[in-house]
Amino acid sequence: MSTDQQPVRAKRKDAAVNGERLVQAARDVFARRGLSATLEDIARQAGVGVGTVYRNFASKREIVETLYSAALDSVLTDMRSALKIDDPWLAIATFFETTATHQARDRGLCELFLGREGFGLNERIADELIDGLSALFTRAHAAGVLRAGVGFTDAWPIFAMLYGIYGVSDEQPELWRRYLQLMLDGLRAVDGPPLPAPALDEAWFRAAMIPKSAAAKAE
Amino acid sequence: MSTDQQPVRAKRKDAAVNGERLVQAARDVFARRGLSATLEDIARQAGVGVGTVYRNFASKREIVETLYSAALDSVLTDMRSALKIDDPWLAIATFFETTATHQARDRGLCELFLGREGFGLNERIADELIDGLSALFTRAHAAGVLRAGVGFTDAWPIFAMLYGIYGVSDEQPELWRRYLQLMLDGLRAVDGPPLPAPALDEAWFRAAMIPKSAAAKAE
DNA sequence: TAGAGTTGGAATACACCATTCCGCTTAGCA
DNA sequence: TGCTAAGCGGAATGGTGTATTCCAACTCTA
Repeated sequence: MSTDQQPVRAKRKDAAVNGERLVQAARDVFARRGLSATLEDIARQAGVGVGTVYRNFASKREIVETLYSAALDSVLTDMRSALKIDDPWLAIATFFETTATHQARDRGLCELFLGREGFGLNERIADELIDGLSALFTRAHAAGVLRAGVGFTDAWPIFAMLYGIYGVSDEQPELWRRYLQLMLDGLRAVDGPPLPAPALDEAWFRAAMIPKSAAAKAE
Repeated sequence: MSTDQQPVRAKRKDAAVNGERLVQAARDVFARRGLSATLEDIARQAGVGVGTVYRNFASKREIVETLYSAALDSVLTDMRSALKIDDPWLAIATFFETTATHQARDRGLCELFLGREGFGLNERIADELIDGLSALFTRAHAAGVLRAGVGFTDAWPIFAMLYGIYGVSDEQPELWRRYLQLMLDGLRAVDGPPLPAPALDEAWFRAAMIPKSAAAKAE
């Protein structure tokens, strides 16, 4: 009701520094080890105790939500950039590559994107993503540069597959590019044989990215 | 010293039945939920108590090893069949398809194959598998039906990626075929652009499939 | 220097699981 | 039919892993 009217007193300087460190550490740790990383890992990396984590965040979930709200928007940024590319195929390829580049660097982001570990995208982001993907794929089909039967719902499985590759080898952090290329070449193979199983439908695609129930009302 | 000379007494009939059920239940549960399934899940599925599990097996590890020794040999069987196929490309495609078909039906098998959950292939199987894969890929390259730069070590990442797809949708258990096809088309694209990152090396490939240390001596 | 803000990390509270234990049940023999 | 050891269920045990709470001690800042 009145707590955020005027800060009663400024935050102590050392506390502010610790807060920064904590955010940075959480980013690092989640990026490296995924959302199942422990708060103790994060605290150790920040050089503070776990108690300090709770002085800055109410819960683990809050940390994740705070840290990744910007990152999730960056998925939309990638999408908007891709939509601006004139060449319909290049637009799709670019979207996959830039998005995968971000995900390869941040395992937590992948998990959020894939709806794992109890987290997921929110409806706003999922909707815009779906609209964008749909536009990209429709455009490419119209231009005749996409294999028959390929649809935007193929995006989720492709990212799910890449998730199994990121971090597989420390020596070759870019290994995923090899397999993304393989799959993109497959998507582009206009004269390839028909694909053996139908794509997922939109409802499934949407449900995969959003964690629990969220279809009806608010969060 | 003398316990297995002559069975002191035949196993009770009901106990034998429970043993069968247990094996069947363990197969089902590991296939469906993977090797991290609990012994309680298995006991429940078999309609017995956990105690009975331990009357039949010394430990969870023993269950897994017992159940999957045959399944692992079947990977080699698939390989030998593939090696008998004359068409070099068809041989490779067939190996991936039959092996993936088995893995799609059995999540435990996948995990064993990929060296997850603390289990893995033994050296004998890994060696024969590597020899076979190597032969398949060499042959296909000689025949000019394989994309430049593709090698047998690409097999592990491909199976790792498929692992992320199996079971994603109950309605479409064959969904993985779609993405395997995409990747196989990519492997066959002789005139495709060069792949962006080098393949893994053989040492890595081998290490990925075998659990702990096992390189030097015995098990 | 007082004392409120901040801290580290031990303690708490759960949840999850492999494995053990033990009193009860039952098959199978006499 | 009665006896008895094999077999049984499932509660108890022990260990691990981790989010969250708590508080005595510490340290900025006024």
